[in-house]
Amino acid sequence: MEQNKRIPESTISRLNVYLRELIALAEMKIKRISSAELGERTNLSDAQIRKDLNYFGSFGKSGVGYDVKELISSLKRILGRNETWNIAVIGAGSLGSALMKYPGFKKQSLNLCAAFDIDPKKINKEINKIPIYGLDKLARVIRDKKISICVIAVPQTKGREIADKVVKTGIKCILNFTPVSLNVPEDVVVRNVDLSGELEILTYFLVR
Amino acid sequence: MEQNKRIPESTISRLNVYLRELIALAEMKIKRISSAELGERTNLSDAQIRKDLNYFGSFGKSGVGYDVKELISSLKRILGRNETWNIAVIGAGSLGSALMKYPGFKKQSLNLCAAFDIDPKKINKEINKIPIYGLDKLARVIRDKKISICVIAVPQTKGREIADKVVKTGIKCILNFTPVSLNVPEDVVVRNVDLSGELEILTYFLVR
DNA sequence: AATTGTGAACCTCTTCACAGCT
DNA sequence: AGCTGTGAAGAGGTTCACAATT
Repeated sequence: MEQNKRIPESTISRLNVYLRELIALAEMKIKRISSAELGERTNLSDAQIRKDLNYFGSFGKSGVGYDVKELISSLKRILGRNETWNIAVIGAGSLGSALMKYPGFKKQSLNLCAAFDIDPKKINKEINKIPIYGLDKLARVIRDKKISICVIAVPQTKGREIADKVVKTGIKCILNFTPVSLNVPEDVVVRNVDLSGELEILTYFLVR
Repeated sequence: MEQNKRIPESTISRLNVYLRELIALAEMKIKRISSAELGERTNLSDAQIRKDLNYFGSFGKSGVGYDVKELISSLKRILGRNETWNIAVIGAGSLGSALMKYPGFKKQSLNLCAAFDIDPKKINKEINKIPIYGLDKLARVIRDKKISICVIAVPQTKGREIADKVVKTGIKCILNFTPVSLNVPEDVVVRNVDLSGELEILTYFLVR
């Protein structure tokens, strides 16, 4: 294996895709799978799958393939999916409250359990049973509720300011829904989702 | 310029970032900008910006920089942002209805104007003034309303089936919110947004 | 016989660095 | 003097192809 090499972030997102597919296979009582079959199901190449897994070790058997249950448990370990992580959303506007209702954000290992806003009309209310706190309570709630991921869903203009506040609390993982690029220290991981950007890009292809 | 070369999709999303920033600069009455300054504001390198623009032509003046208004109008033309494109959302569940309320999806050149669902309780209702149609009306509404982009926000299990239906209507641009990879003909452009995937990936960094 | 693990080749995108333009 | 446009170098990720393994 090549654990010492730098692992591409795209490998990590694919590992997540593999895990999802393997769980579906396990539910269908399928016990073994080859990289070629898994590739077929995920629209990825067999070599890609083997390379990705190989960053973390050898999980398959030559001539046989991968044991579905074993690979699920390895991937869960690699991806940190054996524990439950608490998540907070900053901004309870249209996007923030949608995320609070989104079932994809309530999973075994993901627990969206707090929201923050500056609007007094929203503070101390709940959305989908998730309490909304004033932004001034950020540091305290993050500490008390042991939150490890913050989702930033505030208006574009407040993005950087909020990111600074979040970083100051010691949070190391941010999912940023504002279209601005955040400046964070090296040890903080940011993933960006630019929803209107994704739509806007499509218009490029429409004029071609 | 190098228009003949294949243009990376990442270049297109950056052009969109430049456009956004330039519009902000124009609002601040700034007339000229260099690639270095624009790079500072967008967290990108000056060389990257010049390379990206160079795929489409020469827009700057040596020793001077770029004229903000001129570059805005060039980028709008390149990105197809001079016309208004009609958009439909398929799936009016928690995610779909959030997108209907999301202000980022109502812009000068983007007009989200129809939604589809199979639930009779939702059909013929409206969300944020956007009418919800039965899925059986898909082809007709897409034709009548001149829709050119479809946003797929249905449950994972229905993703591929819906994508096939959408492709059959002649749509060439899809924004896919399901976590499954869609199989579409070569001339159809798909962009994928895997919301829970983005969160799930972050847990990887938490155990490191 | 089938399928993995993996070095090497390949391809794509980014950064460098500087000639040339204003 | 300053900044662009761009060929060349570099970095990073993917695919190829095959020896090794069960």
